[in-house]
Formats: sequence, structure tokens, C-alpha cells
Amino acid sequence: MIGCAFAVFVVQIKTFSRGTKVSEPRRANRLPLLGAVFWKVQAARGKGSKMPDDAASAATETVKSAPPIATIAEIGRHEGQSVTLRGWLYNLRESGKLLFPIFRDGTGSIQGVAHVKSVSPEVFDALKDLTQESSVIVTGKVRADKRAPGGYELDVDDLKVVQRVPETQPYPITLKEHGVDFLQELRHLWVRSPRQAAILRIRAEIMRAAAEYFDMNGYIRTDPPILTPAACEGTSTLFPVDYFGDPAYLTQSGQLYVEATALALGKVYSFGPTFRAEKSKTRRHLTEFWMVEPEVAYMDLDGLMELAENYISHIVQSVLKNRAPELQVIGRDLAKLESVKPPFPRLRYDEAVELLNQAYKNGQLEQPFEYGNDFGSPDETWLSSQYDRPVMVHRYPADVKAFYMEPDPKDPRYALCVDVLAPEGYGEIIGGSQRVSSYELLSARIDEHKLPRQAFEWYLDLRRYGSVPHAGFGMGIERVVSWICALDHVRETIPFPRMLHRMYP
RNA sequence: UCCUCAGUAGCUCAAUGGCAGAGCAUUCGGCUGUUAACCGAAGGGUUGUAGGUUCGAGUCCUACCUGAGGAGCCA
Repeated sequence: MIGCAFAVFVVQIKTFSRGTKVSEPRRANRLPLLGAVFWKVQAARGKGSKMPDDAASAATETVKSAPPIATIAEIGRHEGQSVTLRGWLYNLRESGKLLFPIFRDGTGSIQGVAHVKSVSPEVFDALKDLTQESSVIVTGKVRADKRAPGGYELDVDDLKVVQRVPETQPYPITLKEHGVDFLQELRHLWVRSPRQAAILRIRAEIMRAAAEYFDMNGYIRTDPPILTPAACEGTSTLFPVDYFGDPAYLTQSGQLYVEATALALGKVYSFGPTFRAEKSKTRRHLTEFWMVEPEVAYMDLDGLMELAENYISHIVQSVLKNRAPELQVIGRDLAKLESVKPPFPRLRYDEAVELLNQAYKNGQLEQPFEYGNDFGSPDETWLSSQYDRPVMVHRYPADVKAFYMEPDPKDPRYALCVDVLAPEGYGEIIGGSQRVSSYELLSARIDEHKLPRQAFEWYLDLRRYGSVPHAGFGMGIERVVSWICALDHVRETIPFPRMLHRMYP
């Protein structure tokens, strides 16, 4: 079927093999994207490229003896051998008859070296003519070199240009500094930058370790719905959607649902996107973010705090173990992560307030803290910067906390809740609590908060039928990534951030 | 929603109310080890928008638009 070509990634290829007859490289801007010569790029990863039968015979011959496809991250395994790299041109430096193209392939970058006498004139000219971010398939010999940042260089001997970026519309992100607005408009390209790519790799490791901990410890993943029928804490921070004519909302927390599955399965967690229509413009806020929410039947506040410190420690240690090169790329101070091990310091709310008041007296805080309030951002920042690992603040006044939190039996003015504050001023990364288990109390709380009772009947059922003490927390992935990577803003922690007044790209 | 700051070349930024500038990017030339390479040259502008003050406005005034940082709220 001829028309099926659209289903395959088809690009124009120009080959410049030694001895292959080619014309001068033409300006890509004068060529249609799908030009006269086609070649399907569908080579199997690590198994060598498979050329289609209708490819040029000269190219097919090249492939028969083609060096194995390698990734830059594992280039060291091929020292002294010829390999094929598939990637993009990151930068090109030249010095007379010497060319120094830097290639990246998603796993890392490596400098190529090509002397006018060491490659064919066609390859030399094509290389010299390359523009930033042009996609290329390059072959060459791997050579250890002390001058190279990664330890290896590639002596180029052949080059296939998959797509050449036209100089009339050069790649917009240069190696120089750029402004925040400019980079955010180009987020789809910005993710190619070494620093952004490293952050996304660390994010992936954080998410992997976050799920791994629960999977290894007997938790069952039960993801709650993203479309929800009613608000749990007022509608002002919810995104409404039209659900076949009825109002519905994007979830702002799966907590109530994981409480239900916890009473079914014992230990559960959810992991998914969460939406909050808060009109916040700060370095800690996104309107769409990812949250992990464990919920455990028969767990109390002490058990929850123990879980939180073990959990965070596991994630941090996993990143240190599996993403050390990326942490180096972004210049993270490893010592500050290595100290993140249990136990974490624990402070009662009252103790934290005392510390804050002392700090205000010493002039370390500008505003006095008013007892009974929730902590403000400067308060959290100061508190968390006092420790070398996350600090857990527990037993807040019940009045400032959510309706579903269990009061402390020793003093019901306090709630059995805990906030975990990340160090270095990163603030709250976890909020959790023991949940109200009494039907009578929960029912009264729902009325006190003037919540629509009908919408909470199913939630009350959990207290009607075999209610038990249970506890859980929510951890915001982006804030954890922001802290572990020591970023200035959460917008760099997620591939495509959604923020107040920003939906593009 | 409120407070503060910013908007000048593709990008990052200069310019006492008096001729619109630099670096990077792009193009052309040079350089046999460059590390955001370097050296030389060229092209590139409705100074966010609308109005006002002035002999004269990028600069001063008013309104609006866009963005950034923060507050409140939160993970």
C-alpha cells in the first residue's frame, strides 16, 4: 500500500561516504522536508540499522559493514572501535583545517574530530556546513582523550545528514544565556539542553524510586479517578469540566478514594496528576502536578512519620546511586543529599512556633509569627533551613487544618497531622495525617464545614462499615525534584509545566 | 486578587530629553587541538500598544497589554 508512507518517520538523507558520488550539499531551506530521496529511519535499537529494500545500493553496501550503533553514555565500551552514533549536532568549532563538532544523542554528548585530510572532501564539507541541532548519523572511531570532558572523542569518518537546520531559520536556543520567558515559549526545544535533559532524567528516577518503595513493601497501586463529581474542600481551586451537561472537576487530590481502597486492600498508594486552580505565582506552584499518595489501614501518626522519613530517604539515596552523572551536570552539592537519612527531626507545632518567635527576636525573620496560624512561606523557609535533612512538623492546631484530620486524643485542639519540610529552604513536600475514623465526628465536621453532605455519603460509608484508624500523606513530585536538583523554580521539573497564564507549548 | 520590577536587533543587554549601540546568533573570509574557541568584515530596528508633554521622547506623564518575582493558598 503506497499511501502508508505517512505512518513511518520518513526523512531525507544525504550520504557523504568516502567514494560515494554526491553533489554539493544544498541549502536545506530550499528543499522540501520530504525530498526526492527517501530513506526510512526505523533501525532497531542496538541491533544495527535495517535499510529498506528500495534504498540506494551504495548505501546498502555501507550498512553491511557498518559499525555497531552505540550510545554516547556507553561509548567507553567501544574504545578503539568504530561505532555509529545517531543524534544531533550540539555545536561546531573549527580551527582551520580541523573541525570539532559536538554531537549529542540524548544519552550524553561527545566531541568529534575531523581533519581535512582524514575524511573525504564530501564529509568534511558536509560537516563544516552543519548547523546547530541538525540531525545526523555519524560513524567514527572511539578514542580516549584526556582533553575531552567525557574522556572520549570520536574520530569522524562518515556522516549522514538526516535533516539540516536551515540557516535562514537557525535553532533559536544558543549556547549563551536566555531569558525565562523566551525559554518557556520554546520549552519543546529547551528540553534538549544538557541541564534540562539531566533534570528530566533525575525526575524519572525520582518517580521510579517513589513507586519502587511502595511496590517492594506490599503496597497496591490504586489510582483514583481524575474526573470527580464534587469538591472536597470548596470549588474555588478546582478546574470545572462539562460532563455530559453535568458539572465535574479535575481531581485536586485522590486522598478520599485511596482511603476507600486502603480499607479494601490494607496498604495502597496512588500516583498521578493533580490539578489546582490556585492563582499562585511562585517558584513552588504549578496548576498541574504529580502526586504520590499512600494510605494505610491501621496506621497511626507515628507510623506515618516513620514511613515518610524512610520513603524520602529511599528516593534521595536512589537518585544518588543511579543519577550521579546528571547531578554533576546540574552542579548539585552531593553532600547535602547524602545526609538525608532517617531519623528526621520532629517538632511539635508549638515547638516550631517557639523557634520562629526566637528567630524573630534575633532579627532572622521580618514578621512575628502569630500562634494559631498555618506557617507562611518565609516561616517554612526559615524552619527548613535549620536542618541538614527534612524536618517533620506535627500536631498543628485543628482549626487551621482539614476536616478529615483526626484530633489528638490527648488534646483535641491539635490535629494528628504532619508536614515534611525539605531542607535548604524548599518548604513543604509532604502533607499528611491520621484520618478521622469515627462516623459521628466526621459527620459533624462535614456539617461544620458546610460541605455538601450528599456528595460525601460514600465517604461516610467508610466509617459506617468497619472503620479503622488509618493514615496517609500526599507528596508533590515536582517539589521533590526541585529540592533534589536545587532548582530556582518548579517549572523546570516537569517536561511541560502548566502554570497561571501559561499553557503553551 | 494585591504589591514590586521589567519590556530596545533572532537572543542577552547598553544608550545625561539631542545621529539607535555592543556581545552572541546568521552570512562571507582567516586559523592544524578548539572547550559558550578565537580574529576580521557584512547584513539585521515601527524602542510592547495607544495617547499626551516638548523645538526634539527609547528616555518624562497617563492608560492598556505582556512577562517576571513575591504575598495569600497550597504539594
